[in-house]
Amino acid sequence: MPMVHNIRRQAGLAELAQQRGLRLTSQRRLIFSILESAPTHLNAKQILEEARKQDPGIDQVTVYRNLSVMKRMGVIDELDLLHLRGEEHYYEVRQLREHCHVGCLSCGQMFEFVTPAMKAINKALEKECNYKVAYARIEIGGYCAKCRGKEEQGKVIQKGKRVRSLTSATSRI
Amino acid sequence: MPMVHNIRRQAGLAELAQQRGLRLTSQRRLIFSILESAPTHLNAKQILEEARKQDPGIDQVTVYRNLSVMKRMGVIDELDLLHLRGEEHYYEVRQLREHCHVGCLSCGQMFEFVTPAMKAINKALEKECNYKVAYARIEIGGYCAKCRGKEEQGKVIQKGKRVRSLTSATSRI
DNA sequence: TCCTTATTGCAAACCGTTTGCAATAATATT
DNA sequence: AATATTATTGCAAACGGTTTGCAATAAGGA
Repeated sequence: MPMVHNIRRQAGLAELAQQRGLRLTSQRRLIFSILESAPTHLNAKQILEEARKQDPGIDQVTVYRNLSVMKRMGVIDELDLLHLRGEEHYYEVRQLREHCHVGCLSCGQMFEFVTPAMKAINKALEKECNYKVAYARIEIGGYCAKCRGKEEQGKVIQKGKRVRSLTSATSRI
Repeated sequence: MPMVHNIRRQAGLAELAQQRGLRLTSQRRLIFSILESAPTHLNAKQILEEARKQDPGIDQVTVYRNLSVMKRMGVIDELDLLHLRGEEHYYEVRQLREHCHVGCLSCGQMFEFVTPAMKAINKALEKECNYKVAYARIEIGGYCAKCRGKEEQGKVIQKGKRVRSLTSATSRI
């Protein structure tokens, strides 16, 4: 996972920080740069792990606090990914283009999807309810083509799912 | 909060239960009927509280386990409500009509919104990605007309938000 | 360079949720 | 209707992600 710095975005972080009296610590920069260059959405633990490669002394609480700050600054977004992977939260740098997060309930694979219909929802809401949309979170669960192919007759069971009894509170979704 | 039984839905629960070798215990019925007649989305704690009014001996673990079972049966849906209220999960009986959950980032008020654009997203996804949508969760954060009116010059701060320092990990969103 | 205070790291707490297990009770079987 | 089977319950304890208190540190303005 190469740590490529995105100049424009880093600058944005600095400006925003200054505006609000926030300080640009090495830890804050590091955490942001990890999120920026991450190929997938990461959770706090993963971010910590990655951060420790460059700053072994960094603490998880610093990660949590910075995620919280950036979230409030609107620099990053927090996702649940339909709890397909677990109960933790996942993070991504806020994208210019609104997108949905789609996950396969069978294999757990997630991907992003862009469609104009997303904006249509916001428009409708603003028009019909006089509501000013700040952000929309769309998470969709379904079955990808590959998994539907495999599903010959049996029920599709989520990969890696631990099923002891139907009452066990173990599995997700 | 009157416990009105919805015959059709209860029957549905019974059928579904039987199909899957699940048993219709008094606790399971009770929890379902609470969700059915709830005026808002409830979290596990609230459901337990409500359930104890009719069955003081019921345990929270029973609530959790049943929510998990019903979730897997597709009888109820689990929501995060954008974490506007907290990190817990909220539940609702699965609706026939797909709807979005919209919340005001200022006053925290939540409401449901129905628009054909929602189905358009699913259609696009099925067509463009050969994906079979099982369910979509749309959660939107924004500012209601009332709060936008109040926002004369200052920043809108979420009601009840505890803010000590900008770094405090206390506030939501 | 000094001062103010935002931020950090550590340890411990917190809270929603899950698990192990023996007792109980809902269904299927006889 | 009686019995056998096993899903479900309640209790107590654990779990895991996240948050808090606090003293030490360091960023950014004066």
